[in-house]
Amino acid sequence: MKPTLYYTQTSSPIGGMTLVATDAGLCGLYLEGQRHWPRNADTWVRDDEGARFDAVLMALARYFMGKDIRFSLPLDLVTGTSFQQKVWQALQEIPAGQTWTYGQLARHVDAPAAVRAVGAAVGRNPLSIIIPCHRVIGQDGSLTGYAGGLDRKRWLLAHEGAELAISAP
Amino acid sequence: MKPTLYYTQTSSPIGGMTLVATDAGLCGLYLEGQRHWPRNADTWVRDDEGARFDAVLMALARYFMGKDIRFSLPLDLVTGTSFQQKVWQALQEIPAGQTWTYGQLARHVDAPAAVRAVGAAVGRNPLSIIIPCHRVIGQDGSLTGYAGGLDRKRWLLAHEGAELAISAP
DNA sequence: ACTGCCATGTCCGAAAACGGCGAGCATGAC
DNA sequence: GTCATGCTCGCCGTTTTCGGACATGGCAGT
Repeated sequence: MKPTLYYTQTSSPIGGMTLVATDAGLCGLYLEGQRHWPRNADTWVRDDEGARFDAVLMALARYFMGKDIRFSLPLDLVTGTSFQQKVWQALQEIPAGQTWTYGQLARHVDAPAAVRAVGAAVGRNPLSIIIPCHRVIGQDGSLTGYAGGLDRKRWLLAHEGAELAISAP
Repeated sequence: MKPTLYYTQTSSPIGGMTLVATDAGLCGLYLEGQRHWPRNADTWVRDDEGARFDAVLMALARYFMGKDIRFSLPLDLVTGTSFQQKVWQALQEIPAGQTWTYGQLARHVDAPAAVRAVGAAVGRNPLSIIIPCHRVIGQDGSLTGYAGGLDRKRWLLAHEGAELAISAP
């Protein structure tokens, strides 16, 4: 049997979010109303009381206060193909305040031609904010897309102090 | 993670067979050369030494000696859709020495029209002999099919003393 | 500049194919 | 008549296949 998944909910400047974790670490952070919500969410077990999510909630609070923009938490990626995992790993190398293009990211995972595939993989990132998929933008500087909506992507980048060539669509 | 699957091999009057089990019970018995062999057989762990398969091997020996035609073993069906599981459950209600038709079986699982689907499910039975899928024959008495080959089906039915309207094709 | 085309991994839904059947019907030998 | 045989067709859960759609970017042609 698969490991049990626990979840809790919290709010933030960019709306409600749901946190999901195994006994080994965090495995999901989904924004309210975002795309690609997992199908098996109905099998998650609510856990608001335990200390399971304390560190994550603390880190998020600091992040939104602008005090600590870097995350250092035990993660447990339980989903994703090997390709997706590779992309998600690479995402975590992007420093706060910076942005990469989808092309850069593709080259970084040794699949320079698989730009679109990379885009799709980025979109399936299960750990919004913590795995900073919002730091990937188009070659021409446009934000192109975000599972949680472009407004949130813009908010997050601005919050991290990134300079955006194009700030409004 | 899924439970580990252990296996061992043995021989019998109808040829070699492979036994598969979890820690909870037997989950597979495949005849040499039969159809629908599982794809993930390469992940099984060989276990010839432990006592894991003792009861099964004993029961099979008695079965082939004609001493005890009924099985009472801990099973652990780890595969199959709900429909297939229902069919496999129903199969175990057929007494030795008797036969049902596919139509009877279909009615017994409350799907009187799903005769072909029942046939397909019977064919996917992971526990040959122990779940007596060989006791299901066509409406007209013909043997129709068997994953292990019709010869074996005929042999098993004869061994159990079933009267066959049509004994040879 | 603007347009169109193509590459790439994955997911998702739709559609089709595929069976360990069985009933109904036509046919033909007695 | 009666019965065996052989076709056709509908049945339905599962598996397989297929076609798009994607959070893009480089290159070729106009």
